Amino acid sequence: MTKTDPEALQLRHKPRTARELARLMGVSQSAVSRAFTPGSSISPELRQRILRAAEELDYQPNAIASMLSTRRSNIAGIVVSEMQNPFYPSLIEKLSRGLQRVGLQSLMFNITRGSNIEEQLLALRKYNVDAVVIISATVLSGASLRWATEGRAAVLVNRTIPDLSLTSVSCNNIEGARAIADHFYAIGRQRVAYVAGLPHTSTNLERQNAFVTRVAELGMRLSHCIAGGEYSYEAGYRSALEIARGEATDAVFFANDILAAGGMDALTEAAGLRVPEDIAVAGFDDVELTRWPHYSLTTFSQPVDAMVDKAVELILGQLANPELAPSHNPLSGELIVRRSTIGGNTERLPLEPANT
Amino acid sequence: MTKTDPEALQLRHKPRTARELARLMGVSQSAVSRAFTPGSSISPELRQRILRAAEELDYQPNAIASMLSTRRSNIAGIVVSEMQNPFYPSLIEKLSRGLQRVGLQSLMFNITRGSNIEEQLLALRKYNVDAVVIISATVLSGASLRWATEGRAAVLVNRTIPDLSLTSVSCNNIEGARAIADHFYAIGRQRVAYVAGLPHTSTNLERQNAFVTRVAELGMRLSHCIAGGEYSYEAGYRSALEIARGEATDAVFFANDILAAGGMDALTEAAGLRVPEDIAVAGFDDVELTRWPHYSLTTFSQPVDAMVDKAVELILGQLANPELAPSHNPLSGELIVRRSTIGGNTERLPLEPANT
DNA sequence: CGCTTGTTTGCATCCGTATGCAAAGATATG
DNA sequence: CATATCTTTGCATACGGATGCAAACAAGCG
Repeated sequence: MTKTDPEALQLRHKPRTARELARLMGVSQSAVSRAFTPGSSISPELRQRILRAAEELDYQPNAIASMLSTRRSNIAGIVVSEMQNPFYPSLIEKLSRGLQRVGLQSLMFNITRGSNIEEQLLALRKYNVDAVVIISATVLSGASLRWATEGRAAVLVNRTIPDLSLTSVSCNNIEGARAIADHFYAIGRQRVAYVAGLPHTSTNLERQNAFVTRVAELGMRLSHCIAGGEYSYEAGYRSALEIARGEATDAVFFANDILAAGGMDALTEAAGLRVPEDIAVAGFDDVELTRWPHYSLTTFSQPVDAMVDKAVELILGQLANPELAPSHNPLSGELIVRRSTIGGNTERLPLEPANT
Repeated sequence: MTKTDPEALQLRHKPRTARELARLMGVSQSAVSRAFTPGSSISPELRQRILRAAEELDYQPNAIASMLSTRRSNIAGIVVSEMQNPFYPSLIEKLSRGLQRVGLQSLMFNITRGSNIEEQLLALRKYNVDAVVIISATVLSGASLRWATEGRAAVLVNRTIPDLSLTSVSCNNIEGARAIADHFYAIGRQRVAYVAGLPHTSTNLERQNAFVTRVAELGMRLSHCIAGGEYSYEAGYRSALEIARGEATDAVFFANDILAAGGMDALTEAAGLRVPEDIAVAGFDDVELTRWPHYSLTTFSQPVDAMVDKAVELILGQLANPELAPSHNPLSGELIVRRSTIGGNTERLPLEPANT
């Protein structure tokens, strides 16, 4: 037994590989590897000795080499676009933390109009990510999605693919849109409008269909159904002006909060209407600005934490069993009623605490 | 010469390694490797033949293996926090695109109160990132920064370390704060206030010092200098209320736009003041909401594109020459004057186009 | 034509870790 | 105490691509 004196170790240069550390300690490289591999066959004593020496000498296993050996990268690719919508940064942050908790580092892939999508998806495969989380509502066709995710765990978050070929997690948009319609009805509105976001996205389609359907069921009149075209303040602003100029309307459901913010400003400041007295406004997502006193926006809160947990769970499931059948997983959200639909004391201007 | 019939290739199973592809084509594995390595010694004909076959057969070099071989990961770690400030998502997006343009994939490391910072920094080293970009204004001490970036290219963006031990790129906060002070002076304000963001951050300190100094130089009175405590809407809101209750003030410089937004809402809606007639408001960053008609906020625009370009350039420089001395690189921004300081036609409510 | 110089190509080996297998050691059983 | 069983350790090799070196080949020159 070559029990090496710790003092002596200090003197030599830092070991950069398991082999070097092993030589210094008089053990085999396998032992070092096993010390760092939970559940591998090694005695607790030796493991402790190695780990302590490793810490002492500032040695860390080379993740790249270990990826090559195990053919597991422990990396999850997060495919993102529309970072300008504040809903996403917080989702991504939570997601990346959730993935980290189960040992997956997040590699971000920004898909934008400017970037070369093909190349991005190629990178996804080149880097051998074990899992892919797709948050981008847009841009990617089902076919390229399937290609990009072929042979690895994959989850769509906040979007779905109708044919159920890929697992998805989302807020229950249908429930949400119905809740908004019900709320409009409950506060006595009769002529309601919908302002759409990005066309052809599942979020938008689900919200629109559910809302329109529910509005009809409740016997309210759908005065406008406007294609905002994108989820932006400007689109909301423009759409609201259109509504203000057109058929009388006493409540508007914007497909998300950013649209609603733009819409509200247009209605109050450009069109001179009072919210909610003349016209009620609701959004979707419950991003931070909905809590700002100026907006105090009624909205449907996406269960972000639950969505993240579910997404991580689904990924772990797929990693454990690659044959797992895809599933859609809509999660319940919550209607948050604020002054933009029910009015209230504007004097006190309660400043709601953040809930991050 | 074993010129293989393309048709025949089709029949076999897809090659997953260079060796397999090589065998299929009757060339050596080295040849395949060289075909994918720009500047390596291989005839144009053979390279073409191999690349075409690779495309045909959907073969791609394994990035992990190549990292191990070359000890270059072609990955840049981006250390981030405060994603809730909309300034950062857009910066990150541009940065990640800029890095991609030079062949670096971005690996995101979220540093937040909740997450285990040590572990994150460890991961930075484990994954052998070639370069580190640190955007997080907070949390990290100079010592841990140096440890995390030891032996690799590193750039701080939007923060600096006084001792010049790490290269940094930032907006020229001093120029910006002076410009705001000059502007307040130019529009005839005399009693001005400063609302700070995160204490101890270089952004905040530079802006505060420069502003306070310039205010004195111009003979204006600094009526308040409030510690907002963080860069948030709430902090701005609270600070503004304090100002409204305290010594008379006719202009406020908030350390960033989010603070300013909260402050403006507090001043107009809670304190009943008119902006800019009673009190002018300015922010810093030029995030999207400054263009919203409701805010139309005078601000100092950070040269994000230039900062990204510079950061990428500095990283390339360090990669080419690891001995490169660290440098600070403040870049000039631009004062953007809007209604929050000069007033103007509120009727037309011009909706400025986005400039992304 | 013989020799030099330059270009292509393949061979062999290395990058740093993981792991199947067998040897060695420890513990239990009869 | 000998043998069977289980645990711990080391050896050897694989993961997939990069690259120094030498062989093979082509071109240039006197």
